[in-house]
Amino acid sequence: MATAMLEKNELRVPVKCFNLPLTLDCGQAFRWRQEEDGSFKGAAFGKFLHISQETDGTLVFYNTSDEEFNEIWKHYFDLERDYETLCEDFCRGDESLKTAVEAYPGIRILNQEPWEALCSFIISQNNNIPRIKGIVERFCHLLGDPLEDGFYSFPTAEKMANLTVEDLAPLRAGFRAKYLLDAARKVCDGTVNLEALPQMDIDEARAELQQICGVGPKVAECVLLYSCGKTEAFPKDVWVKRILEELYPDGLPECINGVQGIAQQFLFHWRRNKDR
DNA sequence: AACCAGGCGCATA
DNA sequence: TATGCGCATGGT
Repeated sequence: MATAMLEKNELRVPVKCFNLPLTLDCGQAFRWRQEEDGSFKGAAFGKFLHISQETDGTLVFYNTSDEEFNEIWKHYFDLERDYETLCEDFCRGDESLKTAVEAYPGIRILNQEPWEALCSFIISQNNNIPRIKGIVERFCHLLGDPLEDGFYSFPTAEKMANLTVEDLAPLRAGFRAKYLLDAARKVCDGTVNLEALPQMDIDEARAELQQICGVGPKVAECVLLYSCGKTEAFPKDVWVKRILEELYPDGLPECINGVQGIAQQFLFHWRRNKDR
């Protein structure tokens, strides 16, 4: 981990193996917006963030205290993990993976809030990225608290638990609205314990999440991978299913054991961008 | 067990 | 400008 230096309201953090736009726009988070100058604005854990990346890779956090960086953003951007070694292992172990990693170096798995990831991936089902972003944005605007620059905090489960599908009509989330409400109610009444997920055995965590109506295997895997540190979670969307058929009909390579989810993100992005 | 609802962005006609 | 396609889940 590189050391952070504070200078003129800018916290500069040298990093390796990190591509900011790729990481924020590869279908794992839906609330980051790119500015004209290439920097990004967004919010997580109730905090607004303005961040950019310099050509040498250094991350620049604007108006961010050391404390906030250490408590929130260091883990959010998965900066404790050694992606250099990880990617070397991928490249050595499998030719297809090597192609994907070399085509899109710097993709990282974010550690989002479980509640936000749960809602985001419920919304993502049977849906495309532009529309997911629109629904999530309207959701935060309708029920979140204002932060800065027109960004809002993610709505809490408590605030939603007593709402009706009619209340959520402005989201235009369609049949997914009732799933969001079921999630909110089960989180509030303790049926589903999100805080316990990271420490749970993965199969136990899968079962915990799938108690929610509208959460099947795909949505559960996404929540576990993108917010609970379960790098072995392996969401299979249409693109990943194609990859499995085309490249790995006899099973996944050994070099990704335990970190299949991270490998999946490289393969997903590579396959999705291949035919165009 | 196969098939459709649900909404909307997108590719193709 | 119109038309059909895709999508994760639950319900029929």
